[in-house]
Amino acid sequence: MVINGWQDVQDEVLRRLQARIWKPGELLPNEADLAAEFGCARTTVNRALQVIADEGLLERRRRGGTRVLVHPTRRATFNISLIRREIEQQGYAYGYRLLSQRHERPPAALRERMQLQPGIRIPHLKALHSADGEAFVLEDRWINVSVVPEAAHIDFRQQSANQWLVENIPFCGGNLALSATHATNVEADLLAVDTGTALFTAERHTRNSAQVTITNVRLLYAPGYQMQLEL
Amino acid sequence: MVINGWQDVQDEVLRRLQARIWKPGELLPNEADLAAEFGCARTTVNRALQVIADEGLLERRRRGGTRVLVHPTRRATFNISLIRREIEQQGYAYGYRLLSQRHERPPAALRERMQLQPGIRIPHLKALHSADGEAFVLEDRWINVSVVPEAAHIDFRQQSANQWLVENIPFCGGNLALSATHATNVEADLLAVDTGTALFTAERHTRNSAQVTITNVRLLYAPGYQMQLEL
DNA sequence: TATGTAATTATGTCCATACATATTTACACT
DNA sequence: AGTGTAAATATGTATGGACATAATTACATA
Repeated sequence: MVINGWQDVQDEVLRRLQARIWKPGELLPNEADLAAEFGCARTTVNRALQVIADEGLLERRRRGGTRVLVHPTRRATFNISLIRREIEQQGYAYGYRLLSQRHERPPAALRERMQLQPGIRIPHLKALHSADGEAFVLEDRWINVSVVPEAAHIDFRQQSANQWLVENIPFCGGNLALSATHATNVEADLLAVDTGTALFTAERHTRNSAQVTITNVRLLYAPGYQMQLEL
Repeated sequence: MVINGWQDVQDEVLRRLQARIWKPGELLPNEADLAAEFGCARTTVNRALQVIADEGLLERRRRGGTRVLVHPTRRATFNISLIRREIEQQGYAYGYRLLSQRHERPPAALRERMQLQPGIRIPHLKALHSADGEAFVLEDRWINVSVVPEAAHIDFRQQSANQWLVENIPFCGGNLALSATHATNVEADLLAVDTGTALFTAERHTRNSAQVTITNVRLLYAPGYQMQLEL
């Protein structure tokens, strides 16, 4: 067992966790002891353990030591890319059509998350993204014009809001809710499917650092779509 | 601008990215220069930049320097927990019922991913998880008995396969495919919904380190279920 | 017994330095 | 022009030492 870098330490620790040498709920030896055993510096052990803890397998607390988690809550990650890229990466021709662009009153719940005055009208867009001419995803988006004033005057016929926002709004947090919904008459028509068809649906809130919702988008994917996550 | 730890460096770099002081596609100053500017050690800058690069905002290459990514592909993370915990965390009473447990021939595609001989029979389970007595999710699982021989003789009436596997099989990689499907007659009956109802569906492959599929599970969630991801 | 304080301990992180490694650039040679 | 080799350069990472910080434990005091 020759340890060269922190990756080797990581591998060895993972091996011991797999082999149940350190069992769920148990405490690991402290970093100094492990460093002595592995013949490396404590910082090297520290790095390895921190990474493993980030992965969600260990719990580390000052003075409390490092403990093997009983329920290793695995984390799946999904890479969010532009719809355009997603389509083009699969080798299809990307198509985009703006269906409507109006200033409207947002639903109360959304208005609240955007911290807007009652009665205010904000940009509300509907658009269709297609792959090789086939409807791919229907986009229904609201944009908080008080956070992104420029958006009020942009013509989204040429450039999709999706792309414009990614390129012009600095990254920030948010959340994504996935579900299955039935296509309404209108939606079914636009996606060229039967009314009531099961549609994979993603609703995304994007917030700025002050936790104000910048944009809210609901994406209805055409049947057959699968979202792939790695874990 | 006083820099104290690597988090401060991270914050300052993020600020500059937000403020477009370093624009997409551009090269950042090298670590040594930044360290000099911030009045800290290069290792501190290194740590901050590595974290940001991990987040997917920067691209770092040896000798090539650190570049601002043009399409910052944001990453959404989903914490996978036991179904039992997911239900109990929402304050419901967890219920579990094994519907069937048989040894059957897996579909060809699955047999291949499990690297099994043709004709072999492996455990195939169906079970229903419920929340406060209401059907919550329908589980349909295959277990690769050549990787997990113990599984052949376990009685999954008491302990769900979900829980048994988590507790007995060391963590590993895999993937998760999310989609929307229509409930078949049988599924609709078990979930107490109408045939054809849109169901949020998760299909998960769990692999060991040798990339052999250990278990494959298809989860059909009752209507109304939403999967929440943070980004 | 209850409570406040100090000692202890394990992790968190900084620093300066050194060397490793990947990549590009420069340059000499053909 | 093409090719191979050496120099330069930015990141990757190990090290030992130091101090910070959180949390537990032990102990003294009321």
